[in-house]
Amino acid sequence: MRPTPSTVGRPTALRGTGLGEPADSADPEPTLRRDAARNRDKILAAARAAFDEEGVDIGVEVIAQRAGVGVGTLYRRFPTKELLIEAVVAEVLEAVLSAATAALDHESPADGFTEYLRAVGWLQFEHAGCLTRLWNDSPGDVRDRIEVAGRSLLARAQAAGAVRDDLVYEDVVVLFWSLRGVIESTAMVSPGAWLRHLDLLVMSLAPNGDPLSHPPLTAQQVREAKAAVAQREAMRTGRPPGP
Amino acid sequence: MRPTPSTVGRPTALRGTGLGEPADSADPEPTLRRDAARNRDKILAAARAAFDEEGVDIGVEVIAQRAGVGVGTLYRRFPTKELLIEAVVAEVLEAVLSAATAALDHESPADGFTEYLRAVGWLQFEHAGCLTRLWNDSPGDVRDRIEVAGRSLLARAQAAGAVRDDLVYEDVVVLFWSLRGVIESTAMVSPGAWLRHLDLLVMSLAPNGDPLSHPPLTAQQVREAKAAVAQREAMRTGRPPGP
DNA sequence: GTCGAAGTGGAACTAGTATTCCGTTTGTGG
DNA sequence: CCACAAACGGAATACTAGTTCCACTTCGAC
Repeated sequence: MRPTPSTVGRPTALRGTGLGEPADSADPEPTLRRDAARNRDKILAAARAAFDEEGVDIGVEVIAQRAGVGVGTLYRRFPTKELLIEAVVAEVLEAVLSAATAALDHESPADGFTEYLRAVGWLQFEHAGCLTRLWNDSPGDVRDRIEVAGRSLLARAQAAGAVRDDLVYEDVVVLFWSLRGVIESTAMVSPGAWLRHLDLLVMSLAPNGDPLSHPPLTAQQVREAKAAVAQREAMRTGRPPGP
Repeated sequence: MRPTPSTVGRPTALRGTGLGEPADSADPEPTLRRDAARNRDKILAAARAAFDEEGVDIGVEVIAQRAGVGVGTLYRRFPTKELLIEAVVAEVLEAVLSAATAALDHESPADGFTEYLRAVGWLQFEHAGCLTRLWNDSPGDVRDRIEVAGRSLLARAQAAGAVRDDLVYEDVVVLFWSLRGVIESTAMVSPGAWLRHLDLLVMSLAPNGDPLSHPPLTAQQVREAKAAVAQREAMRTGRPPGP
C-alpha cells in the first residue's frame, strides 16, 4: 500500500542483513525444535511486516494470524509483546549498524557521512511503524557500536572540512529524531518527502554557517531523552496486568 | 517538572490569546448555567495542563480529578474525549494564528518569517503533549487562516531574498513536523534542543544553497498526510465502544 | 515404533479506560 | 421562596487488548 520511493537509488549495504542468529555462545536457549524455530521466524517476519505497515499498536492476535499460528504459540516464543517489538527493532538496528560500517568504508569522508544519514533515513522510512522504538529501546551492544561508528563518521567528515566543527554526535541523533517527525507524517503519502528535507538538513551542516545560539545536547541528556520516550512508549503498549 | 528554557527571550504575542468564546453567533448553546460554565473552564484548563504534561493518553478520570469535577460532568460538556482534545488543540491553534499575525506585522520580512518559525516552535514545545494533534485535526477556519498567513510570510521572505525561491509553503509544514520529532524526544530533557536544531534549519533555508533533489509535497499530499496521521491517532484514543 | 518433553491453538481471564446511567444537588426565572 | 430543569458525582457498564491456561499434537532421541 505504501508507495515505494522512485528516484535516487538507495545506498547499498541495506539489504542482506542476515539475522538468523543461531545463538552461538552461552546458549541460554537449548536449541528449538525444528518446527518451533520455523514458527519463530514466521512470527518475527509477520511482526516486522505488521509493525511496518500498521505501527506497533497492532494487536498480537493479528500478528499471530498473519504468521499462521495461535497467540499461544507467539507467547511461548515472545513472552511479552514488548519483547517481540524489541526483537524486530533489533533487526533494524543490525541494519543500521551495517549501514554505518559500509559508510566508514567510503573513500570520501564527506560522502560517507551523508550516505549514512540517507541510509538511516531509508531504514526509518521502511520501518516507520516502529520508528519511535528505534532510538529509544534499552541500550545494548549494537547500539554502542552504532554510536562509535557514528562518532567516527562525523569526526572524519569534520576533519575533511565537510561539516561544521561545532557539531557533535548528539546533533546527529537529534537530526534522526527530526527525520522521524517528517517520516511519521509523510510515509504513507509521499515516500520522497523526507529526502527533500534531508537535503536541506545536510546543507545546514556545511561549515561557514552562522553560529548556533544554543549548545548541543550532552550525551547524558540524549540518554535521558531516550529513556523518557521509551518509558512513555512502553506504557502505551504492553500494559502490565499485575505486579 | 519540565524545565523552562532559559535563553533567547521568546517572541511576543504568544501570551494573551483570550479564548473565552461567548458563542456569539447562531448560538447552538443556550448559554450555560453559571456554575456549568465555570466547570467547563476548569475542565478545559485541567485538560490542557494534563495533556501538556502527560500527553493525550492520560485518562479522562485524571483530568476530571484535576478539574475537581466528576467524569459525568466532564462528559456532559465534552461528550467524547476526542472532542475535549480538539477543544484544547483549538486553543493552541488560536495562539499559532496570533503568532502568525504578529509576524506579519514585523517590519523585516526575513525576521518576521523566522520569528514565526520560532513562535510555532515554542507553542509546540509548550504543548508537546498534544503535538501530534496540532497539525492533523480536521481542517477549519483557524487552520485556513494560519495557512494563508504562513504562505504570505514565506512569500514575503522570499521576495526579500531571505529564503530560497524553490521552497513552497508545504516545506514549512514539513519543517514543523521535523521540529515536532525533535521536541517529542527532547522536551522532557532539554528545552533548548529544538532551538539549536531550528537554527540549523533556518540556515538551510537561505538562498544560494545546492539544488534540492526532490520535489516538495503538494498541498493535496499534505492534506492526505494530516488525515492519515489524524486517523491513526484518533484510533489510539477514544475507542468507539459500539455503533 | 514408542514415549515424553516440547510445542500448539484458542478460549478464558484480566486490567485498563472510555462512556453511560441515575439518584441527588443546585442555580435561577417567576 | 418554589419549582424544576440543568448540572453533578461516581458507581456501573462495555469493550478492547495483552496475557495465561490447558487439553491436545508433534518432533525426535532411543
